[in-house]
Amino acid sequence: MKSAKIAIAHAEQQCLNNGTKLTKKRQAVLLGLLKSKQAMTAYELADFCKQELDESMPTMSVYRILEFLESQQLVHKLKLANRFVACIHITCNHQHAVPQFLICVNCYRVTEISIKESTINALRKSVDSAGYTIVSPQIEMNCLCKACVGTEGS
Amino acid sequence: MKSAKIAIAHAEQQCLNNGTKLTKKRQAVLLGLLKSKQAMTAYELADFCKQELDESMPTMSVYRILEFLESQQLVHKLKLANRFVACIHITCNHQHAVPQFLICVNCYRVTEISIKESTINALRKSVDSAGYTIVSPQIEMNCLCKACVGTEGS
DNA sequence: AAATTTAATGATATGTTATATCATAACTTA
DNA sequence: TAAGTTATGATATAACATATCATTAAATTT
Repeated sequence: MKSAKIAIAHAEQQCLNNGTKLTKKRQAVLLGLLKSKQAMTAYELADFCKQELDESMPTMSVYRILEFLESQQLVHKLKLANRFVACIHITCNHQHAVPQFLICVNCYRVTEISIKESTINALRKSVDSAGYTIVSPQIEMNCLCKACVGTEGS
Repeated sequence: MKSAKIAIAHAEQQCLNNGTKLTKKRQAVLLGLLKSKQAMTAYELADFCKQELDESMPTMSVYRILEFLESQQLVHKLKLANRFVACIHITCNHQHAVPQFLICVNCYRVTEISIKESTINALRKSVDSAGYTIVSPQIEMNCLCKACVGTEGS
């Protein structure tokens, strides 16, 4: 996985720019997400670090580290699935748009796309007129991916 | 709460139409949701039934009953909040549009609105072009309600 | 370099949400 | 009323998440 290494390097630099550090443990958790094709739970990430990387990794640390990685915009939490994914824009430098996450309810494969300005504006407008204020604009939708759309019983 | 009684009567009829029954226990859970201004957890609903209605109500039953009520389109599960709300369209007879839920992250007040056709079509289109298929089209957004927007620390 | 401070991680306990499973009760239909 | 079906009870446990205090490591100051 060369691309994971590149992503980690970018992430490291991004942390330095923010005055924070991407420690070895934090790298390990991020690597788990980068290597996975699916969104992962904190417990799965702890297992990954313990088994594949032979590191001690209490679940509590994973949660802490995920929180840190989110604060650095390196990771997204998917509340619909109680799972986490690496941000696809890790290696970009531009500002992130409002993300829309398509989550396969069967296999937890996730695709992150950017919502069109006009769509997010329409959503914002309806939220405003209902008297609410959006926090963390991020849309998550339960879907089926191509591979799972026929196979729903698995 | 007269309106709750009316809603229950509608729900009862709707079940009959579907060949199912709104039992006393199921009514109790639905009533809990109808009387609450906020989305509720299954455990809170169990407490409501036990305390306010003086019924035995194991949590397991609440989960089963909520599943039933969802199948009858009387209740929505909010995955973003792990909570449940009564459908605002209980007393309507028309077909429901795609709902958008505005969930106050502070107090769990929920407003259910209908998404504009054009907006949901735009979302569908972006999902399609990413190779996914929407299941249960329902948009949930974390927001702050009017009352909580200043008070975020509570 | 030693002392002090701050940041990061470890360890343990517990809280919260949800499911699995088997037993029992109630209602339906023959 | 017996058999079958539907609904509920009871218990255990799984899955996800947070609180708290202790310890270690790194950075900063002297």
